[in-house]
Amino acid sequence: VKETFVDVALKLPVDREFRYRVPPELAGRIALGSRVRVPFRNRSTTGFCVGFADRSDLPKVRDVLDVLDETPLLSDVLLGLARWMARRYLCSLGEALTAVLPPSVRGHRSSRTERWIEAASPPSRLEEACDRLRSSRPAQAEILRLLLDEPLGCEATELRRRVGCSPSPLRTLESAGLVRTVERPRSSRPLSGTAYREESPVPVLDRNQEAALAPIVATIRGGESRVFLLHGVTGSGKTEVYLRAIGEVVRRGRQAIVLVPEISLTPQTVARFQARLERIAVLHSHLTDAERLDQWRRIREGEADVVIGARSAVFAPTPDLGILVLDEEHETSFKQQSAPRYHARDTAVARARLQGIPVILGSATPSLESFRRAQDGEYTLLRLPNRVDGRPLPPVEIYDMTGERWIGGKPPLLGRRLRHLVQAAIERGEQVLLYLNRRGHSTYLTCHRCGHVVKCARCDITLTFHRGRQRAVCHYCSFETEPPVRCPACEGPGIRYLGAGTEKIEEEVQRLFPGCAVARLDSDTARQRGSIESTMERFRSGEIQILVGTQMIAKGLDFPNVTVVGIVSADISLHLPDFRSAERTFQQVAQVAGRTGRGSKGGLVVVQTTQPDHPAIRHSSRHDFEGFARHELPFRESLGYPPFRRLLRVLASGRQEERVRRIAGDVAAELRGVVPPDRLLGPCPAPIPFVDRRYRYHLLVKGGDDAPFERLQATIRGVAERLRDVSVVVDVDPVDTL
DNA sequence: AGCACGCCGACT
DNA sequence: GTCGGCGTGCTC
Repeated sequence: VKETFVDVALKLPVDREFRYRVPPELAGRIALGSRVRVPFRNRSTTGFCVGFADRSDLPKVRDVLDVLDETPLLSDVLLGLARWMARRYLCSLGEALTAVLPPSVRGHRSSRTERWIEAASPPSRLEEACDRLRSSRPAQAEILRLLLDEPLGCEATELRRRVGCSPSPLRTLESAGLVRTVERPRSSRPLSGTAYREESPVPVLDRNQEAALAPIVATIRGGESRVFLLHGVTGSGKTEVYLRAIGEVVRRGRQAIVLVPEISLTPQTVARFQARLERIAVLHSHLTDAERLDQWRRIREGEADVVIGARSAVFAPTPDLGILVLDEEHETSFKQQSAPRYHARDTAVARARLQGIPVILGSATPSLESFRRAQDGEYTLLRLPNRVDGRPLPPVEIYDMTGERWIGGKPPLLGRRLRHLVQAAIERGEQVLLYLNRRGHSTYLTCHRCGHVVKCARCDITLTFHRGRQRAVCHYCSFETEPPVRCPACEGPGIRYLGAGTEKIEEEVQRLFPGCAVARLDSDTARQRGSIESTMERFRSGEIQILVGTQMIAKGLDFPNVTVVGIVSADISLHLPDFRSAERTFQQVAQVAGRTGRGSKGGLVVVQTTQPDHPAIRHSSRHDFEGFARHELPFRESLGYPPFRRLLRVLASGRQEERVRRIAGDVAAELRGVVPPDRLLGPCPAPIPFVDRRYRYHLLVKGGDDAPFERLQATIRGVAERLRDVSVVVDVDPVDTL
């Protein structure tokens, strides 16, 4: 084919590509996946070359202006994956590509080298100088401290940013011969963390792990694509199975990608992989754009055997990928909540199929979507029903809070049973974990006289009182205000602080167990960098006896001295107006319960609830995922919800309610021509109808094999563009419908 | 997404 | 008469 024309995908919500002529001076320099600068309207924009042609039917074809990448950023597989995403998630190819590729470097062709600062003296001398300069030259001391922590050195600009100093202390240190500056090519930046490698012994696999690993290894050897759902209870050694499978792939000179939820992407998780594997690249969310691109290039050059990262690492440009692993596959953070709204799990499966490689989806509480596919034989189910150490799963007690005696007109936060168990545990010198999936102090403020509830000025949401900050905060739009002293409605003086979050639990625990060391871990306390690690460390060392927290304490923690775990209220997630609320509740209880019983002292879990007979709670207390699935699946089937039907959600939002309602109605009217009536729900106000001063209306389309969503794209987009002050979001396979 | 074009109401 | 808001269509 004479490559005189190229098809270019632009980052526009337009479903088609544009064809440009390649001027002679650029001939041969554009490859599939290259970024190109093209004229568009009266401006110029960047797009991706996604195809070649030898002719154009259009009379007016314009010339490509420039090529940004001599070697393309995109492989065939990733381009194919972007095409799959565009079809599946109803976005343009250009939009899909912006998710697949890293954010481009500032000022396109950045310099090839960068300045690094490294130690020029042995650590003992640095240590000594650091102490000596601490009071008189704090900036210099800071720099030395940082270099002691980073034996590989640090890029000059980044170092100044982290220390927060001018270039002058660096100059002084350099002339003192303590540090030196080296010019390094960008590409020789060390892969993160490789310096801290600590070897750890390879454990022997138990019978179940062997049985799970065998078919995975067979698939790797056979070179086929297959999806494995690894259902292993907490502590059953799923990670060891991943490590063995990855080892098998790496030995063949191929690469592996490991996806974990953002909250699990902690130094502990990474260290676990580093202890056993070399050449690991870590893609965390707080890399700068330049760092991310750097990692990207090096992964593409084959310098990493294993890539660990959150959601977007599914697009890592490994040259010869051999396996994909997705841990905690049920986690909703794998779904991106902005365009393109892709699910990393389904995207990983699509990539594995494109590349002809296996993928392992692991979880103690699989999503019903994956479980059903495994039942249907589409995925291969592998079970790890026992813990590796031979210890039983901890007994879980359901504690009915309806029988509790109220104190001062309110139910107690901790019931009698939990109070007693916590007391006994701390007397024995053991540790306690208290979980509540709600941060803040009081979840609503209400007037004692008229019953008015204080709501956000911009949302239809009650404000949560945060005691640490002394502010009333909206958890949806982050609006903050002084907590009112008098009722905003009736001027009454008595504002009551009701509903409990982690802050109130912490306070209550301190009151009930005076003298006991209590700490709290949630996204409020985690704001300061390093505080998660330090709190974890203090808990590990036994300095903290009781740890109160949200989601953050529900994962990965593995401390043998934790003998009591309390789920303060399992009711919160149970009452969310979403069809997955039971599934969410089951997952939370099961995950938190897995944090105990890991040592010889055993452990006990107490689940406080007002609905002790609810199936999600009953089954989670028996660690019985399959039992829960057997109960929940017929309910989903009868209502036509996932996993039996796929879901598409159209959410319209805008400042003027009338217009929002109209657009939602127009979309529904158009869809009624294409979709059977029983497959269309709404339009109606969304369960949270007003957020950030915008009204929200939504409608749900239930899909099936006979009604692929792809055909609806043009229909919805046509209506969506009618009123531009109303935004219309199309969410394929939404993780919630709030 | 932007931006130009063209269509109807109320004003210097 | 025209200024301008709003809906529509197009971009190689």
